[in-house]
Amino acid sequence: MADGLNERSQNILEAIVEDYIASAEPVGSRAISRKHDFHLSPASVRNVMADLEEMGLLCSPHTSSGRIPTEKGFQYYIDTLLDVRDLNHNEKQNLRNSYRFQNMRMEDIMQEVGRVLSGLSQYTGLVMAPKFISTVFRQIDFIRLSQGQILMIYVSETGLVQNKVIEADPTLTGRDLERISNYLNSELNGLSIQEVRTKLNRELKEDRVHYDKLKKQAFNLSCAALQGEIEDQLYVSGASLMLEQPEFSTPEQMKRLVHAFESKKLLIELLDRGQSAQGVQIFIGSESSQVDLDGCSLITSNFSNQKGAIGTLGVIGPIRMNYSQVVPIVDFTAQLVSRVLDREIEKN
Amino acid sequence: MADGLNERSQNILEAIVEDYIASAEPVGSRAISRKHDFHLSPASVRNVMADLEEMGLLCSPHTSSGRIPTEKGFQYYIDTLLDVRDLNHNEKQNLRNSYRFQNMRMEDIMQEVGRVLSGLSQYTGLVMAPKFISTVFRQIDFIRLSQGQILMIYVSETGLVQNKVIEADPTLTGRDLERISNYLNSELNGLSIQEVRTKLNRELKEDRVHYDKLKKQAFNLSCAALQGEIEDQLYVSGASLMLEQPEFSTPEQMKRLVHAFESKKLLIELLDRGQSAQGVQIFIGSESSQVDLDGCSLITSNFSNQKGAIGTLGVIGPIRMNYSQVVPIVDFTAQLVSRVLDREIEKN
DNA sequence: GTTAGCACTCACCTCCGTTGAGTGCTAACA
DNA sequence: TGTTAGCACTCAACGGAGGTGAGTGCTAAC
Repeated sequence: MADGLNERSQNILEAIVEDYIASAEPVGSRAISRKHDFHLSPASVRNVMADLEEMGLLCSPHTSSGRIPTEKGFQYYIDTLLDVRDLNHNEKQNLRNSYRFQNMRMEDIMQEVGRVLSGLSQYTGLVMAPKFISTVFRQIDFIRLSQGQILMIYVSETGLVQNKVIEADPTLTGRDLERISNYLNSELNGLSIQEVRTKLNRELKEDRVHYDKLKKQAFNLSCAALQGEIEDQLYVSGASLMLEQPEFSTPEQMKRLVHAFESKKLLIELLDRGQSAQGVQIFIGSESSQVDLDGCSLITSNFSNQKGAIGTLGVIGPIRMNYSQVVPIVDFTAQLVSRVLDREIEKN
Repeated sequence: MADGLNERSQNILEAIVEDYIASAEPVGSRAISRKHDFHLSPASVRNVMADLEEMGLLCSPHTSSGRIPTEKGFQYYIDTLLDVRDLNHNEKQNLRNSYRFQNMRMEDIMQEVGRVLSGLSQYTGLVMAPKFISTVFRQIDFIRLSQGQILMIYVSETGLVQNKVIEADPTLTGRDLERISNYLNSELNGLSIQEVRTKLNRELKEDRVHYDKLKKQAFNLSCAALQGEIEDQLYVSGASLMLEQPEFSTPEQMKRLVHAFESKKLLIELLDRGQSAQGVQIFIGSESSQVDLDGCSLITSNFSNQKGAIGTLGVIGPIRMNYSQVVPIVDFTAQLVSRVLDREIEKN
């Protein structure tokens, strides 16, 4: 057997992990020997358990209690034992029907996805909207707010609206701004923000730009507007469901969790880690290296439209999470959202 | 004495409420007699306490414990005993300096206000952005997303950006949309949404509109865009601070609170109640009639710019809240935010 | 290699006595 | 008549003692 675990040990480990996932209680040898038909006595199971403990896959909270899987145990379970079956046609259809995407703004779509993810999993749903930098330019607008303050409104190909206040030449008139945005809209349409930035930098270096007042103003303004980073948008749904989990039942744990969910930066950082990967990713417990998220696991998947705007969605739950149930949900939802983002363009 | 309370009773009630606010523990007669120089023995204080209990202003959790104020007791304290002193120049300046409003989008301003309110009060800050319906029209934009789906972007006088996806005649071209928004922008600029709606209804009734294709399309589109309600935006800051309060220290209380903060509808409903009032308002405990917010008090004030866009901000805390500290903060912050909203226009 | 038997451990529960803060009542006092 | 000292009483909170039961490790027999 690979990994030095024979089949019996694997079966027993799997049984323990799954019992623990279901009950959140330490699992005893007697329970394993009875509920699963390995035809082994509790004593034999105990021998195997002792081996698994030796290897760091199990531990017991105290001498006379059953075993619970360690993080390493969960990791092994996920890497080796977990079989994630695909959803069948019916399940996919049900999942599809759970979502209501008609006539929704990007924000609403994100929120709806979080709501459904959390509702189905009974854990907490996370959705990070496509990053500004990964979006494709569709339209930009400038509105004078006050002396020297201009409100920039940016719309991406997928309908993501972002705005920002920038300081600018106070002598610019509304008419100027209109001409500038018309110019930029024709120049930048269809380019990714990455490409936009490259273009801006290139053009600004060229001398002739400095002789064309309109271009010069346009590029200065769009630099201020499009160069800086725009804060990521994160939607957290069903945080209170996490508080129902027995591992977070003490006031201290609850405070810790609520704090983690409140300061979205931690979560965004965590979700960012998986942005380059494809398919479903699982982060276990201390891997997150966020003290406040100790004891949590994260199942994420990226979604993206054909033009490359990338967002991330996922579910955060206790390490003792029902992976085999949640992974397919996250996976299929990501595919669904990707298609939803694309459909809005395709139909154009 | 008014209300059937003589001065001594009032003094003792005030002392009890303030001790309880500071300690969150039942207050005993001995403590009152010692800490405050009423020159009364504990026994005399007990007599007064018994009277106050009789009147429903105090109660004791059990026979042999001190007294805590009832909701009615707090109400009396707030109505009659609480003296809210204005902030002095220094304090105002400090508060002003706590806020960073430069180059901020409306969302950022709201978030910043929540952050500071919660930071200063050590309770939870609430900010509800000006309601769509109370804003003044500045600009509208239409962007085709897909066959028959149009993204509407609305900007108010104060720079509040709201967007919405609407279904519309699929034959409309980008050129049409541009002409429509130009037309609407010149027609509606400076009108409140209320006025816009009245105007739309009036014009749609007139026959001649139906012979002008542009106008007809424009009004149809803006009806879809501006008639429906747009969801209120509520910002909740420092929810985890509430979990530090001893009255919410049990897991059940925490779950309840987190749930209340998560489903923002309850809070919005609550904040809406004070929208017509002026100055600081205080809602105590069960007045909220929200089970999930049992045990909470809310201090709110509206802010508005000169054109009438009204939002609400406030602090939610335990009933045992430090009213004399928080009320002036909420009050002055509301004034500050009102001025910030206006300045953005004045400088135009 | 497997299993029955057995002594042992330890979290959890319940019972119970102690402690101390605080009360209500009564009688004495100014 | 209002104030106060004294006193018996109440009750939450704390902590220790004993019982229970699920589960373990070890050993010896199969």
